[in-house]
Amino acid sequence: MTDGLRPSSLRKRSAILDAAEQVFLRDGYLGANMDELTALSGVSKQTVYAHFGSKEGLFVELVTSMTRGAGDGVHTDDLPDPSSPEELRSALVDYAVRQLTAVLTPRILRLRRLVIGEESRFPELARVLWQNGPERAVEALAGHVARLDELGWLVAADPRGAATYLNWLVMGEPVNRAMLLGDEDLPDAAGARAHCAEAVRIFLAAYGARDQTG
Amino acid sequence: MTDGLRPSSLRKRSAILDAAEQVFLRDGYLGANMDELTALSGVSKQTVYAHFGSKEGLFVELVTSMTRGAGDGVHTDDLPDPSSPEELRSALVDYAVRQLTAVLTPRILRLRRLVIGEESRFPELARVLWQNGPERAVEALAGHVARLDELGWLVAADPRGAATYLNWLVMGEPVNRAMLLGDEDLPDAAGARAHCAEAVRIFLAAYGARDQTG
DNA sequence: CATTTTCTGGACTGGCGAGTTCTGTTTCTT
DNA sequence: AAGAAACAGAACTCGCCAGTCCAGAAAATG
Repeated sequence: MTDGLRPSSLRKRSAILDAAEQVFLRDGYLGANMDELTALSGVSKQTVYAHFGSKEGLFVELVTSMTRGAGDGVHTDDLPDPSSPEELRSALVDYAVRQLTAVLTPRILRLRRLVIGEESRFPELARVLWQNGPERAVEALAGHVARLDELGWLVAADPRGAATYLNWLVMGEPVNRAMLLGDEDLPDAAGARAHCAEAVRIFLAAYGARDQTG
Repeated sequence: MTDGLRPSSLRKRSAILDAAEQVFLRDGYLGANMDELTALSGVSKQTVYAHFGSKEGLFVELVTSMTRGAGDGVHTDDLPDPSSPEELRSALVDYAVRQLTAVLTPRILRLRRLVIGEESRFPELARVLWQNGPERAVEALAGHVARLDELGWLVAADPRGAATYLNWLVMGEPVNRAMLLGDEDLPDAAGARAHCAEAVRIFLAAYGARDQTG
């Protein structure tokens, strides 16, 4: 999709996407002004329309690329096999903290608000965000849960279900709070870790193997 | 705020709010068309502006009244004192099902999407929704948790924290899924109950009194 | 009944903004 | 260097829409 183009075109293309990110995330889809966006990109209006066709086309392209980009890198996150209950616990906490920290970013939170607000106008974009976000995260975590179940560290007949509950134990409160209270009072590192530690404690109380959790 | 007015005025006022609900929930704040809204309310445009001053005024009034209305009635929900672990469990499941069912309503979900999408334009509205929604629900639940702790059914040094985790165990997946996947594939009654049952099982594994949960 | 207030219906204003067009100018390609 | 493609810049079109205005009807009030 980005091959076979002149390098200057590619540079312009990404300048446009940068400007689009700023404007759309700030003002929403309908609120965004193409003239301002154009000025901000340092490129002419004609060029914007030559590249993306329309406001809608640019919006779709921006959101899908941000969505894809945000998922990559985070979900290759690994979880080392533990050799003690304490190692299991702290590995899960580390994992949870990484996931939570990745999501609790102003950029990502604003993207999420934007897509939720436009769910009825752009249902496919919302679906893509769901799949590349929560679903992908749960899938990756389910893989780890299944492995830990086989190794005898966890008792989880339904690894996907267990992963889902752990995911929302961790994400539920902070993400939904941020959706409504803004990006200003996000938890600091210590707060996030304490939250994840308690989430993992709850998860292990329900799914930890009895003979190891004491 | 609604006193001292002629009864016909009150009727018109609520006709306007009804139309506003339809239009704003469908098209969003910027997408809503005041002419269509007016036609739908069966009232003249001047009357709309006489009552609410502006599009923004009408929007704020609508959202605050919907938010307040949705909270009332649900959060007076009681939770009977149990006389056995099984009673405790099933009382919590019933409670969770009621809460979840109340939130998983197209009307309420659309309101939530709308307010999240407008968080940067109307931060106060988002704050009010947070307070009348999750915060109020957690507060009410925390009261029950504290009582159950005193009665020896639960071990929860921090009832509010425990209530928060239970709340998002129940709400996390379904609500956030609905935010992004729309109102079409909401869980049926059986699915919601099964989900709540597992959420409560997890909660009790972590916070249930040892000598009673076996 | 007379008066005052509220309402209707529809025309009107003014501004905004997506997308187009046009005339050059730059920048790759060969 | 010559031709082709992409680009700048700025004016321009055209539809949409929040909010106003006005003449007359309807309803409440005393």
